[in-house]
Amino acid sequence: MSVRTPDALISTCRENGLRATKSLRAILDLLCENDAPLSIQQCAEQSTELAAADTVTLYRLFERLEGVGIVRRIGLHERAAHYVLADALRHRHFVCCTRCGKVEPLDHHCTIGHLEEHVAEDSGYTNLYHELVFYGVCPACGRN
Amino acid sequence: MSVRTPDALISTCRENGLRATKSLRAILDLLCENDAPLSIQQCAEQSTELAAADTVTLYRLFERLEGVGIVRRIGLHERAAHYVLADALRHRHFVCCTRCGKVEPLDHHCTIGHLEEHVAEDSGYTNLYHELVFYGVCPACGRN
DNA sequence: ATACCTGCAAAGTCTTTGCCTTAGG
DNA sequence: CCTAAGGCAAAGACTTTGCAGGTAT
Repeated sequence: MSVRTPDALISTCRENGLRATKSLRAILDLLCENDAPLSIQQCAEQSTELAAADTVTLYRLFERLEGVGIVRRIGLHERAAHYVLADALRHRHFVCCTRCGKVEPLDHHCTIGHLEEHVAEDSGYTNLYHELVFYGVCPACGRN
Repeated sequence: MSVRTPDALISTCRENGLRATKSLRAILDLLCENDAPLSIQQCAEQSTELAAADTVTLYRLFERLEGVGIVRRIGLHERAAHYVLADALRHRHFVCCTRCGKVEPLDHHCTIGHLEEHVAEDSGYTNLYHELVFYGVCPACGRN
């Protein structure tokens, strides 16, 4: 669907009144490189730029990005919220290890899309999107 | 699959060393009556018995029930965790309103089950189960 | 210059842990 | 009786809010 380069996303942000700060760029770069959802803490671990920023700032940035529709907050079982590019979520599903918490993207094709129409009809809900996550024990944890 | 009456579940609990306390019965009764996932707070609101119990007790009860495999904790977008009968989750999916947070069960047939085999092969994960949630704006919220 | 953004401090919500008492089997 | 479960207090993790000063446009 839409473009997913950091630059294109920055443009969208600016069109929506957000300012192109260093932290914003850093977050978008990180999200574009990562297929799997990231928590705020993981973001800080994976980017010096973001590690230097106040946690509160990261929360607020994701809040804005979610408002603009660029990222989606997803509810994995861990305590902390995780964020993914909204775009990625549309085409992709994840496996999450119930022991170590690792989250990996699956590359099978999304066959749920067409279900959304039925769900919309049956439930009367609008603006639907879905979230499909598989939970299990990853190979590494299974060996122990 | 398995039986889902409170009594049957109590038996499973006892086989696993749990004691049949009032709170345990109350939780199982509540879960059996409810198709949708419930948070700890909702449990307390919907049962005088559970409202009287300490919140910590409810956390611990759900922890045990999860350990025994009777309930599953699911990560909706709200801050608080929600719990459903593991059995219900296997056959059922939900719609969740992004505005008011309402969660409703869908009655379409689960077509994901067979995907689990593929996922298992591709990813090497074992003991797979899945969680499919649709998010959107419910009819009531849509009118405002 | 103006509006948005950041950092810092503090409060809020959800969850977990420890210890002692109570009660189920 | 023995051991799991409950209650109470306190700590911990994650998130939100308010305000003053800094920065992008």
